[in-house]
Amino acid sequence: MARLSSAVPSLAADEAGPPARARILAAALAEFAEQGFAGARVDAIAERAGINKRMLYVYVGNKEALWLAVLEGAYAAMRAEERALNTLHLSPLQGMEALVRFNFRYHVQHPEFITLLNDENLQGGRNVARSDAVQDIYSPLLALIGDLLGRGQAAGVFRRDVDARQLYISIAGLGYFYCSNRHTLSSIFAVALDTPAALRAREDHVVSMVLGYLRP
Amino acid sequence: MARLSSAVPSLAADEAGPPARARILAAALAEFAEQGFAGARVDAIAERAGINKRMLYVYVGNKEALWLAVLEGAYAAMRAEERALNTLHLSPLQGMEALVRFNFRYHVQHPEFITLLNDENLQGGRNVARSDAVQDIYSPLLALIGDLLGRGQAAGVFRRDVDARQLYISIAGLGYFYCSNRHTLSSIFAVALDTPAALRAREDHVVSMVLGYLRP
Amino acid sequence: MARLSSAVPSLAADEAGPPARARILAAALAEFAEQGFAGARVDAIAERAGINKRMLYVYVGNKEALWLAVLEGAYAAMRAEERALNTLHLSPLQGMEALVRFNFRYHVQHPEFITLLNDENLQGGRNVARSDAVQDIYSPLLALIGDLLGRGQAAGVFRRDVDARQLYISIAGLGYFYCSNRHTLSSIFAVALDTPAALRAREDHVVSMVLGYLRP
Amino acid sequence: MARLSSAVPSLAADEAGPPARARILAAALAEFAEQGFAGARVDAIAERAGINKRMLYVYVGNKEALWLAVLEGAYAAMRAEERALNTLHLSPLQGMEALVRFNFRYHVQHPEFITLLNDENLQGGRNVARSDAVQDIYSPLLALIGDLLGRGQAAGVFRRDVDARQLYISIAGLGYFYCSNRHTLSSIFAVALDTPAALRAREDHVVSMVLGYLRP
DNA sequence: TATGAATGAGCCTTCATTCAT
DNA sequence: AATGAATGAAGGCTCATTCAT
Repeated sequence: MARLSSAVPSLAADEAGPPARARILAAALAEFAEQGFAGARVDAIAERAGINKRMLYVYVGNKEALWLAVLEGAYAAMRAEERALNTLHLSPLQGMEALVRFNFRYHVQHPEFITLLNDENLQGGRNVARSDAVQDIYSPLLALIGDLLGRGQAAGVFRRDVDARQLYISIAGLGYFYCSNRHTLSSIFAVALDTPAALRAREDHVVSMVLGYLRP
Repeated sequence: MARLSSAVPSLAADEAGPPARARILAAALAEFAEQGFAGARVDAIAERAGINKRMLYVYVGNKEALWLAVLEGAYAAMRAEERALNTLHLSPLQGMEALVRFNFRYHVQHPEFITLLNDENLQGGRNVARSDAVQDIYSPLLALIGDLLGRGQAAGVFRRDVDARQLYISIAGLGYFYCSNRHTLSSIFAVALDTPAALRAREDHVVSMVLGYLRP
Repeated sequence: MARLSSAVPSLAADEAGPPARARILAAALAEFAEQGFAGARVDAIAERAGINKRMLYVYVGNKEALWLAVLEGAYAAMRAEERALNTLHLSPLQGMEALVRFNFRYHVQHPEFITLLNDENLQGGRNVARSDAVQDIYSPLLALIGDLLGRGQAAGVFRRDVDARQLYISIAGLGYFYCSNRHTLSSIFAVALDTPAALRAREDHVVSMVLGYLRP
Repeated sequence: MARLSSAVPSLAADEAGPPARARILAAALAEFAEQGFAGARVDAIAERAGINKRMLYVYVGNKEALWLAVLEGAYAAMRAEERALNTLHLSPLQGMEALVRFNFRYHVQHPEFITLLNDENLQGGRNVARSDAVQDIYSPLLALIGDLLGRGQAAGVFRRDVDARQLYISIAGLGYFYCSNRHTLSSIFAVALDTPAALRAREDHVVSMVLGYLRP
């Protein structure tokens, strides 16, 4: 992601903590996740980052560039974690379960990722569309799914008429919706959705949903 | 949805089109759906509605009240359509398929509903939590699901360990995510997701996912 | 004060309470006294009066005309009460004391009069200057003071070098300031100024101040 | 008046005139004095101060904070002048006369102070009540009056039954009312009240009123 | 005589951004 | 590499007033 031009202040941690640009991005991520793009305040980001507002423009450019950088960072972080997931040594069933659980937990642990995606889609996905960094990074999970599907079908434990990409979207959607809409769902059903018990129940349901569907 | 207090101008459609309050709500729905709450402009809403900005405050109150009214309206509209769906005369399998297809299509045809929910959840669901109108309206679909599950299980065509609410969330999520994130997904996969063919493929996938899972 | 042209709705009390114009003026008096001219709201006046806002413009004209009418009414009311005060049959000393006490109590009982005058002076007194009704109504008190001074000096109980108008302004000022600035004085001195005891003490002080000064 | 927090732009007078905050307060004082709180316009204050309107909110906060700051400044300025008045070396009679003349002239020369107080009282004195700066600053004049009264009574030149606070209020009121209501009084009496001659006459009257009253 | 509906200008406040050092 | 000061444009909301009936 070498995005830093030489005209930009070096990354040498000068006084304390991470370098300025990283602090800015972290602050922006937090602010954007809480308020959305339109609701986020540049002043708030600068304050969160503990820097002068002016530096924000030096390091990143403007609010929109900030959004793009944060979005790319969020995607990159997710892809990085996905890449760390290795199911190649697991049986198709065990591998698929691991993958589903991983995906669900990622959503639970990264609500800011969900918020960002929602807001980006609200904007018509125009930033993602313009981003070189995001566009050509294929989700590693998709490859894993393909591998697991192939092995499972060969072993006769998975049904045959399964589209990998559709399955990927389904796995993601089963967790995403639960997390994204947890506040409204919680209000309407008058149930807490973010207790450990509730999260475990949902995770198990998603697993049995996917595996149940995949039965031959 | 009789929301009109007597302190508000009458609804007598005098000259053209729907009465003022309805026009305002329609305009607000469009603006909010496109821009989100923070991004929406009251001026833009007034202009869309073809009324003086001042009237907006007479008829509804303020931006937040406008949001709440729009949100309640969106929920009410969905519930109304849901109520029109009748699967009681269908077999469990056919009924469940109909229900899934209905839900998927609703998401496709009402992207504004998705946007509203996303933004409401961004705000922590505080408006829904405060709304009398929304809070106690249970989704009719949930009742239908319960009925279908019961009949299907009795007939031996559905598995037994199924939680109706989890299933409802899953059915919704399978369509919601696809629609909500269509722009980013489309960018990343470099595929159009809103062509008739793609939509049909997705709908079929969701159906077979749900029914596949429900097999005993 | 017959200011009503024939083009204006008759004063016939139609349904209940005083006729509309009187209700409007009473409401305006209350609102202006509480908020001042700039702070007063025409809507609030209409609501207080229990009439449609439009009528306010029919009966009086506009906010400024309303102010003038209220101001004239306040002056007229004061003058009417002043006229009722008769000290001609009292001794100079008793008469002067009665006059001073009357004036003090009027201020206490009519805080709205004070507020109106303050605001009118804030505006440079331009309404009073334009008002036929106010301008030529001389304060009856001034005449009484002249009479009392003359009799008292003749009787040798009052000093001789007294200007009636200056004395009038002093008598008024001694009560006015206490009432007008009661909130700030009360804060600064940390004492309640509007208790019956405090008011009595002040009234007595003013009396002894005036009579003490008038001693030969 | 060291009211500047470190979060506020420095006072280094860079180009011309007093620093920004002082200019803002001066402009606000002028505007508030002319229009009252409700009638004052933030835009007008900014323009008078020769600054961008936005800075006003950076330096002071908002309209209400501006009012409070101006009010505190006005009190502080008056107290400062009062403190400079020294009557300890004067005889009771001379000292009392000096004090009365000083107070009268202060009102004449600071009509904005009167306007501020009137408007603050219109608001129920809520800002003064909240202000730490104003609340505990006792008027130095009151102490002087106490001293003069004591010495004068000991010397037998002042009457004995005098309440210092009542006398203070009276002295203030005798000048305040004349100044505060000069426009309406001038209209009603058809006399100019702000000519040097008229002011001198009034001042003399107030002096003889107070000293006349204080005779044993 | 009375009313509900409408309006344009203006108010206080805040925004993202840039200047000057 | 960094900062305090500044700015024009706009944002939500409210005002006094008038229209149409």
